[in-house]
Amino acid sequence: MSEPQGGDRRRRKGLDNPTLDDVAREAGVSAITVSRAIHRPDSVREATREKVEAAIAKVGYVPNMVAGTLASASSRFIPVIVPSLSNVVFVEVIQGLQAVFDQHGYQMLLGNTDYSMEREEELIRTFLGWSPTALVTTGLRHREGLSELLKRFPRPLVEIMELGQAVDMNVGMDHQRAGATMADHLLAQGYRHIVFAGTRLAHNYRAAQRYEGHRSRLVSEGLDAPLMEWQQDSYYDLGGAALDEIRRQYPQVEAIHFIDDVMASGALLEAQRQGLRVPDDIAIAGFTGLPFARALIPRLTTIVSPREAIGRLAAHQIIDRLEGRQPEACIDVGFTLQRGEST
Amino acid sequence: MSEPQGGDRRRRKGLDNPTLDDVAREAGVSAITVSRAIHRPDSVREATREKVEAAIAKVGYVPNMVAGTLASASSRFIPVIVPSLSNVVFVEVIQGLQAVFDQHGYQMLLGNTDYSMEREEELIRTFLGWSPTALVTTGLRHREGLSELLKRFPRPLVEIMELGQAVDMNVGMDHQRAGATMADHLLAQGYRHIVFAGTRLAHNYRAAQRYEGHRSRLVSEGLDAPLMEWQQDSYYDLGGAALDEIRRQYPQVEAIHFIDDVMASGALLEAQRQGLRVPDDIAIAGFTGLPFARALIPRLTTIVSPREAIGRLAAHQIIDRLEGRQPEACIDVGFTLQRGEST
DNA sequence: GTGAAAGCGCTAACAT
DNA sequence: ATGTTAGCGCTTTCAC
Repeated sequence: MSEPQGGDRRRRKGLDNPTLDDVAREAGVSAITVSRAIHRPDSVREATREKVEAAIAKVGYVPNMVAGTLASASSRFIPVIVPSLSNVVFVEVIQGLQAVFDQHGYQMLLGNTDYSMEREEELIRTFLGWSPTALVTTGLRHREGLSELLKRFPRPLVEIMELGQAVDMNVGMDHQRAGATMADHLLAQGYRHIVFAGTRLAHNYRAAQRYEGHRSRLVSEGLDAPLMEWQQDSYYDLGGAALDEIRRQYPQVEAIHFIDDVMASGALLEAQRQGLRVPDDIAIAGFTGLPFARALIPRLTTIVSPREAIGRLAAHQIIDRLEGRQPEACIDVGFTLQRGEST
Repeated sequence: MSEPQGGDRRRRKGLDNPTLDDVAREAGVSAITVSRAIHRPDSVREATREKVEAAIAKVGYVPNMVAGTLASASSRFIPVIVPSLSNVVFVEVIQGLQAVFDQHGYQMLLGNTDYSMEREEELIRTFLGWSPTALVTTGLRHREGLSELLKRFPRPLVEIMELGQAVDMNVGMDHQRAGATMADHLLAQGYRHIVFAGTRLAHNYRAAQRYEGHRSRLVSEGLDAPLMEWQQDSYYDLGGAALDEIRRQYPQVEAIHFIDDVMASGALLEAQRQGLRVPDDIAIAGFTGLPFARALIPRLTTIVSPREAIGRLAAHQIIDRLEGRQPEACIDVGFTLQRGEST
């Protein structure tokens, strides 16, 4: 007989979950009706919707997002690439992004480059395979091949943290200006022997820009702008150690401009432990505006950047674009010099 | 003519990227050969692999992970559910997880419940639609329906932070014992009027367990175990405010056992600001073991939990299981009382 | 308001 | 070592 021999080919693999068809059979409608009842409840009759809902509950249906994404060629994934999670700054940015994405039903895919551009490219290439709705990445500099790829990405793309020539949209602040602002403050306080203390500046472009801003101000005053650099991640204890090393190497040092509040706080506390008066014996400045830096005694002078706002704004740029509005392409979130008593 | 009228149905939508077939055509092989050249390079001839690689580069192929996942019924996604990202503890756990997952090519999907069990269920139900390879969630208590769902999840599942009756695997510590340990320490130091200061204990079950351990010790010494609670998230400034409120309400208070190091540090710094001597006028204890708490003067007495280790261990349990090994089902990471001078 | 058919891009299973 | 075939479970398109 010409009967097709399609016996009971069992499912190939997988979790063997109920599918849309199972629900449809149970509800006595077609699969597409179930799909509509789920996604656009208004497009089906009330009675149908109720039947479908009952059937879903009965069979324990969980929609297969993978199949849906493949069919519609659009996931609700938004990859977010950051250089580090050890740095609170990025955690706060992520919080801002996540709060907004959550609200709109998008799922963040977190990627951590550890300040490596190769890793950034690798991550983004993988993420592109997930049909992402949009993309968020840190900084404006990328490997050449990646820049090309990004230019061709036909969906919202936000480069965060820095300001400048972006591929698509951009939220951030001017780090060079921030460094210059702090240098100006220290100069205005009368300090002349000022050391900049940083970590891994070759990897951390934004910190390098802050140093550059700092340096240009000191140089234009005819001063030296010595830099002390460590090849490890910023850390409290490192701040304390840095204080010692700097004072040994530059005995005349009056003020230290640290790469961030973590190192600055470590140095401030170490200074107290050694009986040094801050700022009389040594002035200390940070960057970031971490909450506890403002709780220290003396309070740390620092530059506050609106980190969670960067996340929120980036997310809103994306949502706006997706919903057909015209968000601003480049947002400067600015920064504030927060004076404590440490300078 | 009976010629099928299948003209040039253009692509329906999407990014219009090159597909496996495009690469295959370019390389003069079949699609499956390209797939193999990508995923199991050893299974094709060297010459073939090179042709394929050239073709991939030429057409700019980016694998479609969604299609691959649908076909193989297994993504490389591992959802991770945490109650908060504002709490550093969870950020560190996530770092531990991510480091290990990254190494093995798994992608974390981050979910934030904001301490809501309803939200937890919602998140997990969505994540299940992504054919996850495994699942990590926080705590042992879930909504009833969710517990059932989790029991039926046929892949590695780790419940982190607490210890107890887990669905599958479990990594964490005994919070009740931690609270009792700190209470014992304070009693041993001779304090008798001890207040526990916490936030949102109804939501934060682990903190509530610590209070319970604390309380049971004081009560068994015939002492009161007053609790002061605030309905907002723990924060530095809240620690300072708490110090004042507690001293107003319990003028005899000798020691405060805080829910975490953030509040404890805030209180410690506020005490200094007010000229109170720590620990002579007021002793202060925390929980978590944050790095800066050890940098304060006096150093904060606290309980250190190995947070990143929790993440790493959970990830390794999953990887081990996936690779056919038999990981330990329940890992107690323990904790350490870290004595500072604040008690 | 509902349904039938086609196909998203890939991989598993079974050839050869 | 490579190819053929048949889906994975859903959404799109088009028809009624």
